[in-house]
Amino acid sequence: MARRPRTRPTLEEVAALAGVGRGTASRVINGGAKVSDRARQAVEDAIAELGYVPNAAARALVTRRTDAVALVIAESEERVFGEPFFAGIVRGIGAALASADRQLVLILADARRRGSLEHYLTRQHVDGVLLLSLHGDDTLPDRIRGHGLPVVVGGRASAGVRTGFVDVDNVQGAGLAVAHLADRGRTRIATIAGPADMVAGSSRFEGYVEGLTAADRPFDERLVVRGDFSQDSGARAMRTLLQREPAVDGVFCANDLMAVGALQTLREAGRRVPEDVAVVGFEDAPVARSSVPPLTTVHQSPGAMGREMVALLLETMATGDMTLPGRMLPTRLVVRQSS
Amino acid sequence: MARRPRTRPTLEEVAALAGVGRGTASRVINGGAKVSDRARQAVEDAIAELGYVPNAAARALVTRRTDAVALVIAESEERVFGEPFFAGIVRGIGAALASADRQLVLILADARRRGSLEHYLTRQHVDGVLLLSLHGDDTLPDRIRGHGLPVVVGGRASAGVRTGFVDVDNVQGAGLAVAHLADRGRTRIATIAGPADMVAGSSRFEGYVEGLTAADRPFDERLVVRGDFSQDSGARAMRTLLQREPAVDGVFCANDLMAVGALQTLREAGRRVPEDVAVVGFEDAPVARSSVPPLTTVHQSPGAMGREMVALLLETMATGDMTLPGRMLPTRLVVRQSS
DNA sequence: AGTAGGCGTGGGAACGCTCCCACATTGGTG
DNA sequence: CACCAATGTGGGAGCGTTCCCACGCCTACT
Repeated sequence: MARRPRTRPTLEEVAALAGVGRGTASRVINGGAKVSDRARQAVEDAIAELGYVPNAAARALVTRRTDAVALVIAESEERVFGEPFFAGIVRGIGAALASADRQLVLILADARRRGSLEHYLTRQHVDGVLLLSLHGDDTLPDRIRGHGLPVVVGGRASAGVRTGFVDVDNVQGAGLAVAHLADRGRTRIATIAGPADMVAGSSRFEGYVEGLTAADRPFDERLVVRGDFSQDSGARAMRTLLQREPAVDGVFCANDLMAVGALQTLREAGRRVPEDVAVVGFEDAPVARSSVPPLTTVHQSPGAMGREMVALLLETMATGDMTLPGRMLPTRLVVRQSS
Repeated sequence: MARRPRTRPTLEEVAALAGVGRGTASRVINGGAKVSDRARQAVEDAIAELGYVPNAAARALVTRRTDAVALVIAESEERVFGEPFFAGIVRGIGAALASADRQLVLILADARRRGSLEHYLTRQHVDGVLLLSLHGDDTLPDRIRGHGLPVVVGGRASAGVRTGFVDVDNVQGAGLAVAHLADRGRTRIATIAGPADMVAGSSRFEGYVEGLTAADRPFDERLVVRGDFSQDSGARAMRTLLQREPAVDGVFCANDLMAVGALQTLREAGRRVPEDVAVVGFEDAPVARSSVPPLTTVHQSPGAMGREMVALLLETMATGDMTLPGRMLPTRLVVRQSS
């Protein structure tokens, strides 16, 4: 093993050993323009011999950049590590940042740790911030932007926001689902909607309404029940629907978990899926594959979302324009056996 | 919102506004010893007015510390976000670091991204490194230590390592399990062991042997089958055991997943659990609660492991002693219905 | 009354780097 | 043969902190 130097070698020492000036050594390490081969070789040898590693703090101090980007996930550890959605998004972000030569710094910040998080971010540890899954009314993105840090939010915080976010096109996806149900000849198409105060809830409902109109189906208020995205609430909502309108023959659920709940109720009620009632979910979560029957659902790609977030952030950082418009990602329908 | 300053305020500007010297302002922000109330108040007002945030790079440059610790998880995103074990460990680490006023920087590094990871770590971005779940023969910890960075590994890389790690006391835990089976009057106690080249595999087997000796039960080679920690391998191993020794009445499995596989085989073979055969697992994974019947298992606490890792790392950082002995965490038996 | 000690303070120096300007040294041109 | 441009180079300045030394002032001793 190499001897542990009491103090880490500096650029000056590298330059001295290589017999060149500090400037030349710096040029070799960075851009590398306009350096003679002789000098370059000497510097590279010296770096190898001393085991030199540039000091990030010193560099950041003068360049005012760190080449690192924070991914802040404002959720409890349990949820983060529970939902496969996060794995995909993190994978997409990681890959995109790696090919842009940026380091990913993942920060988990549940509510309790908010204060220290904000401090950390504004201290110029990172050049930009990706924010995931914050709860509706959070002002965190604006506060961070207030400190001059570019921010991109995954999923819109609320429907009004028009800048600096990447989200799945929920309206389009829900429309796809309804069009598909209509296509299958369903005439009484119900929805189990999500909470109205969440963007995913309200805009998927919006897409449902638009889809009905486009397919020339009437909108019937009795065919709308709201759940809270949990499996239980889906099961309950389905019971309500069957009671209100026994002739229901198609259901669009705002997420897969509620759809699984609905399937369960339908099975208990003796309705065949998809013969009697066709069911479509949203998300294409792993459970959609393993449910009985496997679920037709609107596919959203977390990987693509991660990559888009990075692209938007890099663009914001490059242009300095904090008001870049948000981006909507298209979805597609995955037809399985439930419809 | 506050006006966005073209350039962020510096300590010097704060000091000027407060009508004090740079030194005094610095003293207010840090330790705060020996500052008059008048000066302190003036500086604090100035900080608030300017929205001053200390520049981390500048501070790190002179103090040679960043007050940040990296948690490197050397696994694919899928596994990290799939295993509940990680959630617990990250939670423990997060809490421990927060109360020590250190920032947690989570870095996911699958094999492909190794190079840039090592660079990042040695560039003085963090003061110490916590390493999780690296594969057996990895030399990463030593290479990082070679750069003068303290490292603590979660789970021993291999049985020979005696420093800088925190691990569950597998030997003790396995002993507990066997003692329990003996206590239940089982006389033919078999084991479904893990791979011999993994620490968790070999040391749990070691504990099994010790447990037999302590309980005055003979060691019988025919009662040992190795699996690979998967449910399938557990099911297969159990079939082998039943075939070799139909009178087997107790089984210690090196992890819960294999235990679940064993339960499955036993059910198919018409053996009652626990009446005919008692089964004990290791890990206390969530599946242990939901299996049929619920699994008696050796509980290990990922939260405690995380906290211990942080404690050991902080101690290493404080003393500068990179050869602190590793720590073994005790386990306890959780008795459910499978024994 | 004179002095020793403490407390609070200001500001120079240093941390290790990049930026940039000025200075060779070359080769080619009028 | 003088001149200029291009090329490569060295090193000063400065990034925003903390550390530390030296200085003034006040209090409380001898």
